[in-house]
Amino acid sequence: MPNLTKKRNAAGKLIEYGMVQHMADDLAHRRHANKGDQQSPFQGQGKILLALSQTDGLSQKELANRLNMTAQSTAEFVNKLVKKHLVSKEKSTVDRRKTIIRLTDHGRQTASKESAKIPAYLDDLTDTELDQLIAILTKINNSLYDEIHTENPHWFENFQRSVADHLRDWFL
Amino acid sequence: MPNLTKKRNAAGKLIEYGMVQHMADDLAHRRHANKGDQQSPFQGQGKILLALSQTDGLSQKELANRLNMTAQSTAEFVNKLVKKHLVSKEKSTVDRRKTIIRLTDHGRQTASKESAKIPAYLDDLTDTELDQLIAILTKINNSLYDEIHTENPHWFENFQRSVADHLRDWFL
DNA sequence: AATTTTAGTCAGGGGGACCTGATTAATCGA
DNA sequence: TCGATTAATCAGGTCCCCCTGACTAAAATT
Repeated sequence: MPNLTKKRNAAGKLIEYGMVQHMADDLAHRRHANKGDQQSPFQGQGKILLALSQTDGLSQKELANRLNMTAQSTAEFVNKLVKKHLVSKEKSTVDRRKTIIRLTDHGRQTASKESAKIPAYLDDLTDTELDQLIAILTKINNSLYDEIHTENPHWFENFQRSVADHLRDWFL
Repeated sequence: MPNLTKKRNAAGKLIEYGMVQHMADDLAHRRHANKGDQQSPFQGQGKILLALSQTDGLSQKELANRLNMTAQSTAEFVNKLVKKHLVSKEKSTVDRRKTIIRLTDHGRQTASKESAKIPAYLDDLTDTELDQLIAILTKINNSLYDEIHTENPHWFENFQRSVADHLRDWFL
């Protein structure tokens, strides 16, 4: 059991990180008042983009399942993405009830740009620090995965399958 | 300039961290279907709570300034917090135009509970790792602060004054 | 062929973060 | 004193995430 003071300290830094991150985003967001993009890849439309960039051509139902959303929510986000020309809908020929969702080229670009960018602040770290950071985050992430897994195995599986693995493809 | 592969790797872990964090929150959120709380301390209502927990008894105008929001947005969030009994409004006696916002006991509790909790996953780290993590996050946060500072000094000052310092009070 | 299940859609709702514009009430300054 | 500034409010709007209920069209089942 590690030293309490250190833990408090680390917890504070972590919160501060979240805070200052959010602020930097906010700033970027207002700075060039972008066209509508720039939002969390972990919910809503972003989530769908992320899932599709691993497995393209899913049906809405499958998306809904993997992302633990209702079919209606999924439909809503998909439609918004269609309007932004990031994905396309087409009726399945094998089962005409199904609608297949595919990333457009633009969508694919957007999705990978989103996740593949390396924050500038990593340039300020030494190789040693990067190694340490990677090791630590791996531990932390695994703890969190465990937590999710014990509380809701179903979510965990879907999530792991459709998104987490994805990151490895990109970054490792 | 650090090794590119390491940077990519670290960036991936960081994204993964955000993702799995978000998911864990989501889970907690749905698990006991709480009364309305549980949202980001970095925007809207949470932001106000945070600011007040450092400096209680600010006027709406002051809040709006520090948090870089319009007076109207501030009023909206304050009113929502009042409905939740987390803050109280009272007319200033010295300047009857002003409304002084104060945390209620419940609000104070909520705010500190929010930030003072130490994530369980830190227990899985060794003392050495905690030290490393703290050092690394300090560097990262400072980089981000610099970024914000050069892009918008005004925001930076307000933010630093009303929130960032706060964390030190709690955690160090 | 008749029934049930499945994939999606429409309609509508709740809550959240923000914002602009117009208006009121107090206080300040010339 | 009287007009200007200041703190707040009301009204209304945009966009986001996400859900329930009701309904259609296309399978699958019996």
